[in-house]
Amino acid sequence: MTVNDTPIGSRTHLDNDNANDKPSRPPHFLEQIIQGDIQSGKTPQIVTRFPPEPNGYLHIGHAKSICLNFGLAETFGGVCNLRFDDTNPAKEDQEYIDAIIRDVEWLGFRWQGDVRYASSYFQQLHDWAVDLIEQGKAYVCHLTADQAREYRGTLTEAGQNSPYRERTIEENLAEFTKMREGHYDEGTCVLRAKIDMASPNMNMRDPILYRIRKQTHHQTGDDWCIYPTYDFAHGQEDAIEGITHSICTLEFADHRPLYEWFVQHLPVPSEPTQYEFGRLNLNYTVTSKRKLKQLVDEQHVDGWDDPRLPTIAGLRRRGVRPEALRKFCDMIGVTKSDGVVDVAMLEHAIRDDLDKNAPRAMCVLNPLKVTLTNYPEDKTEVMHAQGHPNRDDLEERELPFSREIFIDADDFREEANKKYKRLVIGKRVRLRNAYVIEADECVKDEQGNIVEVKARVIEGTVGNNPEDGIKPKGVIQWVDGKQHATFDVALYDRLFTDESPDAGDKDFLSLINPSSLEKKTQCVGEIGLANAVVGTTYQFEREGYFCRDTRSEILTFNRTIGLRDTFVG
RNA sequence: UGGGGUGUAGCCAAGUGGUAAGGCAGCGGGUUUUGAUCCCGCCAUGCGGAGGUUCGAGUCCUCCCACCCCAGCCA
Repeated sequence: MTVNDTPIGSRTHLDNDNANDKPSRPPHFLEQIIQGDIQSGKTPQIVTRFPPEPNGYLHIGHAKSICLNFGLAETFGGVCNLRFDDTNPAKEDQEYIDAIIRDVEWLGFRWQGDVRYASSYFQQLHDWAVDLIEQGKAYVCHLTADQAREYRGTLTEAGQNSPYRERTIEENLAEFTKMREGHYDEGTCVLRAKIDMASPNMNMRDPILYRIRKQTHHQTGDDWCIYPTYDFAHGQEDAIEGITHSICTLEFADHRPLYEWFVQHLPVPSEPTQYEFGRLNLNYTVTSKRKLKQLVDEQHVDGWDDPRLPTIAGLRRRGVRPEALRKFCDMIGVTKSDGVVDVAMLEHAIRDDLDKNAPRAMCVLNPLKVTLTNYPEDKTEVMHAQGHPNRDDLEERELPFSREIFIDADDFREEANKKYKRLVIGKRVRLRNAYVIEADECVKDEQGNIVEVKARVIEGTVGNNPEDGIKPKGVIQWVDGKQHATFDVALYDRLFTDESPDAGDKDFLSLINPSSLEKKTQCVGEIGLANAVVGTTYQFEREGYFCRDTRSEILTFNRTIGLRDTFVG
């Protein structure tokens, strides 16, 4: 006979209504500020934005920022823009834009209107630069980069005014035009704001507004050869879009006076306010874009979506669901202190989500044949298994059962102490969703390896305990010997053995965990797994959570994370 | 040594002058056909330190200490 081999867990709606069990949490400082701004009437509707530079893939730290910005808009009835801060064509690429859009969508957020680009405001930004020149508040400086550094002073000493600082407005206008028209080579001059070379805040020492980059831009092509700096662009972009709360990370706090200076001195259409929060630091992982790029470029990992990477794409390929990431971001909070979050917290969020939502299946990683000597050779019956132990909305599975089955080699021992709850010769074990069996003997090869176990089923124990009252101590998973799926499995572990591979001057490459990936072949699983759905993460009972890999040519499952294991002994 | 920021348990984090929430981790115990989940209990006489104000201080004041960020024509 054949059994129903429709893929298990194929329903598209796996979710319970997670919104209902969202625990209430005290509002964090940004929520308190916004609440006040709404109540006072200052910002009846808030507008936030997520402003990535397309120079790499998004990682879990960005997820925190995304959840914050989109989340704030969501909870306060506002909107959030997705804007690429693409002011540096030398480092950016369309590939990153596409990947970032995909990741934000996957996380489940929707932005207001179209995707925005800082580059679409280049003309306005240029005109405002001219405005500043006309106000006598900006000048073209021909100091070289090295000279400029010397003139800038140090943290404890004031800088010196540039010799070009007192050029006339007319001269500056003419020079800036020459810059824009390409008469100057890269690095020969810049446009600077005229603020205060003695400011204790380095950012106010005549910051650069425009620099020359004779590069083709991924959005604007060759329209421009001068590009605005972050400082000159960001606040004005926010003002153009009517952003009310411009949220960034702590390291930008001392840019705030400059952010405000531009908003004050330029005829911008709105006055956004910048707020800073502490970026996410996770132990045992790196989140610096430079290091992630190096891991990818030097092929220490299998691309930006390698399941061991903390990139959104990597977490997705690993089998983590967006709900888990959002839960994690909610758990860690938003403050101005820069702590290091324990990965155990991320792992908890992942397990918590998957436990509630992953359809169950049985899989045997290290197959060991078990022959049920008292079971007829030509008989096959169908066992029934729940899709999920606490949910009846997930499809029930039908499991063929016959004389020969596979169990995991780790689940059998010739002899063992009382703590071992699996199969032992002379003892009984429950086959999950099937019979209780008792082992009689095992067969070994010339090397002494156990290659087969001979056991007996105890009659009448499907759904019941043995009539003789001798109950098995444990339950193990199994797979039918005839009808099953065969596949490879990739067991992932943390990429770094060191708690802080990202710290200062460490040679992070030398801290890579040599066993962060263990590949297994010839694993067997219940027949439905042959048609496993990409994008669904299953729980392989007693083993952990697994999802079908998106890249492998042969059927392969990636281990998202193991089950919590509190077994001691 | 200039400026900006932060210090509450092993980790994250509430607390907004009235006597230290919650989560993670850990440790006990219960349920269980997943050594999972779930449930129950334990886990800061203490809030970076020292003074001070107050009937009362994690919250206010003073001084001190530690850590993070800033001297890119990166963001």
